Amino acid sequence: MTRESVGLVDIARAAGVSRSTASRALRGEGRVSPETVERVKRVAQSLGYVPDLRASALASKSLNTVGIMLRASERSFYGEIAARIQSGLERRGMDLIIANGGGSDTSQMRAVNSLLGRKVAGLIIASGRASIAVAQYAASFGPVALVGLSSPSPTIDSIVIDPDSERYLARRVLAQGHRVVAVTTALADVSRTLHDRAEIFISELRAGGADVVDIGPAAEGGEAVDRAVATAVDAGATAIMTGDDTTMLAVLERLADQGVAVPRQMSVTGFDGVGVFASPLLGFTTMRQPVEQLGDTAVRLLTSRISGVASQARHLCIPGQYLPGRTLGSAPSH
Amino acid sequence: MTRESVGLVDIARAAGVSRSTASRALRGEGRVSPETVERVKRVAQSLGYVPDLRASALASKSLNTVGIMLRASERSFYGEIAARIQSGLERRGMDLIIANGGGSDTSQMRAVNSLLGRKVAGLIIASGRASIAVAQYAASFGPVALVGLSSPSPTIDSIVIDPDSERYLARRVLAQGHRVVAVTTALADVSRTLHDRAEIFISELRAGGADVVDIGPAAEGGEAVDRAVATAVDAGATAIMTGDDTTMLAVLERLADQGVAVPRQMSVTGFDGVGVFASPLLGFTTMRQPVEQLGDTAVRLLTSRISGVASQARHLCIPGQYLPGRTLGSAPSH
DNA sequence: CTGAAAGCGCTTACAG
DNA sequence: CTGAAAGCGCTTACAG
Repeated sequence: MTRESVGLVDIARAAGVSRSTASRALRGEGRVSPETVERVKRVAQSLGYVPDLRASALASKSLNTVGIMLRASERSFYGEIAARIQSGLERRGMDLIIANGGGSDTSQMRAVNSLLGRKVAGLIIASGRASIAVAQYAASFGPVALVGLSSPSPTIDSIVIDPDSERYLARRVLAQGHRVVAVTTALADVSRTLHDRAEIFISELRAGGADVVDIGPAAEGGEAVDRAVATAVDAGATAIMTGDDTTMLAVLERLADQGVAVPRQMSVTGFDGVGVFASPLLGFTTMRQPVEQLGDTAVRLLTSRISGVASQARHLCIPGQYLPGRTLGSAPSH
Repeated sequence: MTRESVGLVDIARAAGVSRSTASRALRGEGRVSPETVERVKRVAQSLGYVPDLRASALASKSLNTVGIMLRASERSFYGEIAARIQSGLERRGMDLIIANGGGSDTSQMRAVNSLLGRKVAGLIIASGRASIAVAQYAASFGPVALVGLSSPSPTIDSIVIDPDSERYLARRVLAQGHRVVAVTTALADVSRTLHDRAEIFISELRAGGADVVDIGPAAEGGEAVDRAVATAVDAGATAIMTGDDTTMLAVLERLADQGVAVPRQMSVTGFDGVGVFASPLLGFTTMRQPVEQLGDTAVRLLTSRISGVASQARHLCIPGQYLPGRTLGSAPSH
């Protein structure tokens, strides 16, 4: 920051040693006499020395900070993942740099480049909206792990919730007797995660004999939600499956505005089950993503690859947890 | 990352110019012939050159990245603030480094030092738990701005929600006829923000003629919540005022477990009103913090100070927005 | 308009 | 155990 920063030279001079010795003493590295170490550390302490991490990383070619590109830190799903990853890295003595990628390809490229420019040892991408192009670009520079997004490539590690979770949720809807089910969808270019999720819902629902109504990309919010809900109602759907909890809430609000009773007249399901959305009091029917394990696994995948224990790309998945809630009920009998 | 990184030398050689010229061409700085600029940029592009930001910052002594220490990125209040600050800085061409500080003093010091080590131009602290010591330590290195935490010092800028918001909320409770009100509190050492908030609630409630019951630090969750709720019930309170929405939700869940009807038997209020908690469908009675303005103002305060337009410290506050909800009702008439 | 040289704040062989 | 020197990848006066 602005104040005349005290550098290694200053503490070396004050301790009466060379910069080399000061450096070694501070890092407890190489053989330095105990007295010298003690003295140097004391001086550094009293002078309020804060080593320049950029310079030391540059000089040591160290590889101990990783970057994460987040879809949006204000979403609890991503915020939670970031927090988990941060503590996992901390335990391994590594640093984390976070960048919000936003929704568009260009803003994500900017974020990735900012991370790459800091010469991170590896990159974690946590964004359902990340495009294949962005992931592969990043991967051309080094280790990359995708979380919450299945890997588009045989060279990029990924960790996602088990697709059986989506199937299970769809079957719960079927089990309640719903035969006309609306599903929010998404273009693969916009959100591959939401797109794939909807596909699974749809095929499972159809396999169970239900009619499926594609009600479009409600995740954009605003009018998209209004349209989606209107389409579902018009089509005579008795249940709406959304791709994430935020969208579910928007749909529920819209239904309430229209005086549609949930779940008596319309059932609604969400996805993610993180933070508030997991509250049994609120009673949302959703699928809880295993955020803790997703974060931990992402760290494990990435660090193992950074330390050169490379191998073929691993594409892991972890089961979610069904939260029954009260927004899914039996289909109205007419 | 691991692959042999292409550096400025490489692109200089490939373009047939010196590193100086390559550097200037890439940054569009200094007078370089248009043809050279064009050629250098093309080469850089085709070689996938990503400049080392650490090296360039080191060499240019540039001051364009700021750090933010967050309480916890998984909380939507902080996640939202971080996102807002990031976009505000982006607009000014500045970078942001985020570090989660956690709840303890030592972990916050570690986070602050990691930020300081990256030689940020300034620091934003967004944590109700930040201690005066941490803030002042940071301030001894350069510009610091506090968000959501009133400044403990005449030299540190801060931006918080207007304390009138707390008073207003307390008056809404009084207006519903509550005469025995429970308030969750916090030790000033643990969370100055929650402590101060409780103080305001209490003095306003007392001024309005209510009996106040201190039910302790429910923000710690778990058993603390159980104890707090039990204390409130035992004392015959008809309303519980909590310091943040997460705590409010925990209290509501506990009340539901015990079969206490809200708001018929017990009213409950929250604070923050961010994300899901602001949903009218869920109907929480809370005070919405002006997160957007808090974030924008923090950026403004910090950048103005970084650019040397120093002055006396500014302690600003912005009004919140009352969200009526349905968890506050009139006091039971007995 | 362009290049050689010094320097940003560190670390790390290499000699003593 | 300790120091002088080279170097990490850039930028920026200073000369041409």
